[in-house]
Amino acid sequence: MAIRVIIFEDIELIREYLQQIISSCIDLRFVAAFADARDVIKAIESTQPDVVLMDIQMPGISGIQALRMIKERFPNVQVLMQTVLEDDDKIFDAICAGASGYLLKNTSDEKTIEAIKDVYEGGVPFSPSVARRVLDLVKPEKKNTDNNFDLSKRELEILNCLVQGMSYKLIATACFISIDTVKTHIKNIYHKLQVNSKSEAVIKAIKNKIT
Amino acid sequence: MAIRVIIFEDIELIREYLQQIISSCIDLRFVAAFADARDVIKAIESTQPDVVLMDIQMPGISGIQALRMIKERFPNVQVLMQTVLEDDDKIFDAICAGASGYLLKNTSDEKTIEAIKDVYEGGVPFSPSVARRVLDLVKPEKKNTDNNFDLSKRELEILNCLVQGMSYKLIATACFISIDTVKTHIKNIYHKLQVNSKSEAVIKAIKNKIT
DNA sequence: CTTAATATCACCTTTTCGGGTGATTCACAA
DNA sequence: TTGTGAATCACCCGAAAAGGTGATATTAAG
Repeated sequence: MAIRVIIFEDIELIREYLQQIISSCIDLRFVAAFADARDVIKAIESTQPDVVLMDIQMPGISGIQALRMIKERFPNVQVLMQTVLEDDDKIFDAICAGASGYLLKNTSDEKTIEAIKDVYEGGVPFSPSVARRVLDLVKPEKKNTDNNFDLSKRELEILNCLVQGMSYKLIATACFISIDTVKTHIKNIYHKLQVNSKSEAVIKAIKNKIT
Repeated sequence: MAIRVIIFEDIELIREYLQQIISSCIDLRFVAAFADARDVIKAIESTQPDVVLMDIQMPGISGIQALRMIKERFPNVQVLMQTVLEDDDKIFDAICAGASGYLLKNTSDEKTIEAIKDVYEGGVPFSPSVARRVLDLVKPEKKNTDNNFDLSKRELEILNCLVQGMSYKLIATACFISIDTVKTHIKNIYHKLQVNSKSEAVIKAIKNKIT
């Protein structure tokens, strides 16, 4: 059975072009095209698509908003985002909103068709440059490892207490030591982290993921 | 010119199978295969590959370590990771280490060839299920939005100062207001955030990404 | 065995914070 | 017009935190 495809795209030329591409493929079935996403829910209900081709920049409701609405009510409908710009934030928003794929508009006809089939089969097609950006978004997370600042076991323990928001007194009882000892440890922690207040230490600990 | 490909794979059967797949394609040129990654740098130097097919689990040096070493000295060499397991951590590590793609071993011959060509051209091929996982890794980041806790403009400004690790006095001079005003604002912030110390406020601000 | 690092505790001082109360100005909305 | 919320400032008090000095016990490494 052919994959049912609908299009949201405000520019008539592109809309008709996409329609042609889809119609030319035997495995795909062009069902409808819309110039804006105002009645996106109604449109989905009446056309029952398998895959939606969605332009990101549209008048009225943005493609990402529309995507969100679609995913909320029809989580099984696969949405393939299309854009001319490679805007990191937009890409990120689209992914968070549940986009099944992200194509740049310079994608070739064959690749576009392939991408539609791909999302239908559970794939996640991304234009190469977009995929790179996504990876770059993920990467930075795990960079700051092995930043222990030479903290001892006890110091790490106490620093963790600080990150929980605990006061000196609380830490003392939690660690079964006197409050003066807590102070001493914290002083040493401050020296090692090169800070001089509780909140600075907390900030540094969180940002450097010290555990 | 054919794309030069080398293989790191400890299992002989798979190694030879991959070699066959690559050799069968006119656009690819099988150059060498290695059963382990101990001399990975030497191997790259002597074979000058465009694309490396790297198994993740190998005796001695792991594929991810090898990947890291390759990327450090030969950042232009594209490395395509292969694995049987879809282990989130491994996937994540591989991405952070600079993998250009990530294939599961049940990938078809044609898809494998396509993936090799794809990385060579700057693409980022991922097996569908791996791509989904990558997206899931990215997603959670932007969940906590619209958590402004009804903070006013000024309060947000001052909270940001707190997150910078500033003392009341510093904030006062930075914002051109008296220290007592700073205090008042911070008291109000504490009420709204339901905390009662600077570090708690800082923690809550960072974790909820209040800006 | 000796040294260095770690962990423990005590005492002291000054500064910063947290909490409370109260007041004025301004702008925007009911 | 009368609130209401935001922003501003002041004063007070006690608790918490920061910073310094010094001391002791244990342990691990040289």
